[in-house]
Amino acid sequence: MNDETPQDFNPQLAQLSGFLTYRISRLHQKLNSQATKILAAKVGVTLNQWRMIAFIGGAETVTASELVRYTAMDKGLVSRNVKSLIQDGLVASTGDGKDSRVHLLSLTPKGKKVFDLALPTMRKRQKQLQSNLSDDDVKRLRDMLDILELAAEDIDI
Amino acid sequence: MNDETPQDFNPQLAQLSGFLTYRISRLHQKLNSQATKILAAKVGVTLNQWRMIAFIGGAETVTASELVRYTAMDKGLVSRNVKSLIQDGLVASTGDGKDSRVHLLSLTPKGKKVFDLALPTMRKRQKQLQSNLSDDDVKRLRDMLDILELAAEDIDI
DNA sequence: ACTATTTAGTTGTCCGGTCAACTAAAATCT
DNA sequence: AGATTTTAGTTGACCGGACAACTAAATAGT
Repeated sequence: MNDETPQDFNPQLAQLSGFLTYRISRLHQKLNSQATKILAAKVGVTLNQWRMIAFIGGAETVTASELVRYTAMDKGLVSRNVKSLIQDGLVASTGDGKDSRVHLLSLTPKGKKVFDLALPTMRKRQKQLQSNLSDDDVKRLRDMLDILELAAEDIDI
Repeated sequence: MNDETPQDFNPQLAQLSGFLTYRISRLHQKLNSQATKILAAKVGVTLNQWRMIAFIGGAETVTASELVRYTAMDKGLVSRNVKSLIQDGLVASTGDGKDSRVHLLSLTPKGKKVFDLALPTMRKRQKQLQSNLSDDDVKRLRDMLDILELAAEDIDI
């Protein structure tokens, strides 16, 4: 794993690395790496698998396109992951009566077990992550992330 | 590009997607995608190339391992990107007298041009991103990102 | 001085992410 | 009803990132 933000920064470098985008990028990497390790050790699924299991398990039945919207993952990526989750016996797919394009996805008992095992672990992790932030901090952070997300959407430079 | 966070969330889904990590992940993706587009349109370099040019240009000479530390990119990725930057004539590499393993990297005049072209653009972007946040917000955000980054480093769940 | 360890950088491999093309079904338009 | 457009999902191709193995040079240990 990579080093910390070095303390011996020269001001020029510091200036550039101070960009919020750098920090967010670094944080994202570290969070992903951490989540991947936790999930591999405790549950035996990948991060993407967990993301999808989490949403399916949280809503009984879900379609692939809903997963795309909710997880912000790529269409193709979702499609392939659904396939592997079905092959692993974690997810079941049944045709929707009305629209023969869509498949309703749900957790199998095995998938539910994974969900029930992973959820408390991941909740605990979220709590630990937030343990050095006050509730007000977290609230404000959410707001700011939303604001940044909006700002990241329009390109007019 | 993916849709917005849907407004018609059911509470279960909302609960899960409320995890900070989801938001940070989504934000990161959007920021990356935005930066990639801006850089392609205005400067003609990739995001990774820009990251490296930014650090080299901000410090006169830099070694590859410094780039690894500062950008938090993978060793191998840095190595390959340095190679391509040299091939494109943007970066020059000279051997360090003392340590024959290290190469001192600096911008060529052509690389400096790219730097001088991209820097104001990227600064402007950062300003725009922050335009809906107060200075105090930004300060607090930085602090919180640092706190989260630290928390993301230890795994003990 | 001689071995062992650390550090700098390169390369190979594999997997995930992104983009685009494509099929098929549904919804819309007239 | 028939043509057009939109939506759901799959597949292929390509590139970037992650990780490990490797070379070579420098440093530390004895």
